[in-house]
Amino acid sequence: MTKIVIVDDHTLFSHSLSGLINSLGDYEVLAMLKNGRELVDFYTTSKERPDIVLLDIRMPVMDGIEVMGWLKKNHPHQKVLALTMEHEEEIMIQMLNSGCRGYLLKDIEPEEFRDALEEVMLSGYYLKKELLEVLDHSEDGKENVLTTREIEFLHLVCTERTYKEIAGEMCLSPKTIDGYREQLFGKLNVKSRTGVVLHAIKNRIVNI
Amino acid sequence: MTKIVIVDDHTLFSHSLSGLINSLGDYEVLAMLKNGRELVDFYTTSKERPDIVLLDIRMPVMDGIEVMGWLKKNHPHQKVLALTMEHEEEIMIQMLNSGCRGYLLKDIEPEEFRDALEEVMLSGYYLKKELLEVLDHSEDGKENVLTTREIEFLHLVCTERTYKEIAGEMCLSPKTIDGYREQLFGKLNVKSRTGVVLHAIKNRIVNI
DNA sequence: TGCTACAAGGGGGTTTTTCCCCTTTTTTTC
DNA sequence: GAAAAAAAGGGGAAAAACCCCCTTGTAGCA
Repeated sequence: MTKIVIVDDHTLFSHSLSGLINSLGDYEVLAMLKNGRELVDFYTTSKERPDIVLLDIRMPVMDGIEVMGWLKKNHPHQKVLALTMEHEEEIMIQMLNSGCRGYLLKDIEPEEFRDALEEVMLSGYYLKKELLEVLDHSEDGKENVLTTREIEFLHLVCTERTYKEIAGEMCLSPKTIDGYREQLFGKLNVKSRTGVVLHAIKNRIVNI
Repeated sequence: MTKIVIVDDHTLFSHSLSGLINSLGDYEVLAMLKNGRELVDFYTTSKERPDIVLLDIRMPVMDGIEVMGWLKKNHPHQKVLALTMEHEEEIMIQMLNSGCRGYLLKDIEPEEFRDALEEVMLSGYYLKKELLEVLDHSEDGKENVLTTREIEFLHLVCTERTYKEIAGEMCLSPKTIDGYREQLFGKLNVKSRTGVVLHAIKNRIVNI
């Protein structure tokens, strides 16, 4: 019997999914938890250990990224499948790099879901080729790490300030700011200030 | 036997929920559809009529708001329960105004879900008092409630599209779009497109 | 029957953003 | 100590965004 723990703040979803999992046979749901904090509590209070953790990424309190960080330190061999609404490359890469064994979108068919569970138990991983491509891709673009000054600039970009105002705030000339802007567009692979804002929020570089 | 149709693009969720509903007894799921378009198709091709439609709001192709508009015209007595991820006042008000019978968050407990189904069948409505308060509240602050079209526009503003491209997408002239922009700036009390994006995300009018 | 709201479109501007290509100065690294 | 890279600044132009004030038609409702 493969033991599963579901971590998702959408109770109706986790209860429903739990029903589906139990009906598959061979699988049983040990617990349904609402956030990362509860998962940490589960590890400390319960002696039971799940074979697979199904982990939502966007959660209040302690989100998927934070959970993976904690697991990497404390239970590095725990098999985890990320379960998420949308395809978000950067976050996916972060999750996989911190030991997540696969990445499922909530719009998959139940058959594929079952395959994923089986695959993870057998081979330890469930990564479709599209994901692997993305992962490769992330290797060469690894240089795109933002500098301190760029992150400072990025935060100001995510406000209603104009670039001229940002220049004043950072004590630089507007032309220098224009250079930062171009640099940032390239690194984040966006085409407009709106794109920068979306990227920054999506990837939690800035919090609003 | 109460007949239910689920409209949600997250297949894994609708299949799971379907299992839960069928296990309640007294309820059966007629169909699971991925978007509003499929619901319209269902009405035209099938002779069966659901007692309740469980309707996700955020969907590709034809979203909950559009579906409610269509239903109001074509099947005004159809009982609909909106089913959504997050608490979004503006959208909630719109949905209720176009005849939606209740509003459920996906993080409710299965018990509450069942209550909602029963309540809708009995009294025709399922509105918790928090919702009614919000609805009252919407009366005085009515000045800056966004229209359907504005919300549609807002979603496109929160992308890398230029206004010209948005105009194309909405089949309007760039000048009309400029009007929407001004209108929106006023309602949201912001001074730039960046401000709009931040407001929209902060208030969960758009999710990224 | 008139009032109001909304959708759609427009004129004619200013300011900001974006783009490409370039120089100088400092800091790092080999 | 030289080469490379990063930080800072810039010119000039095109595109996009922003602003204010205005018209028309249409649907809803009071």
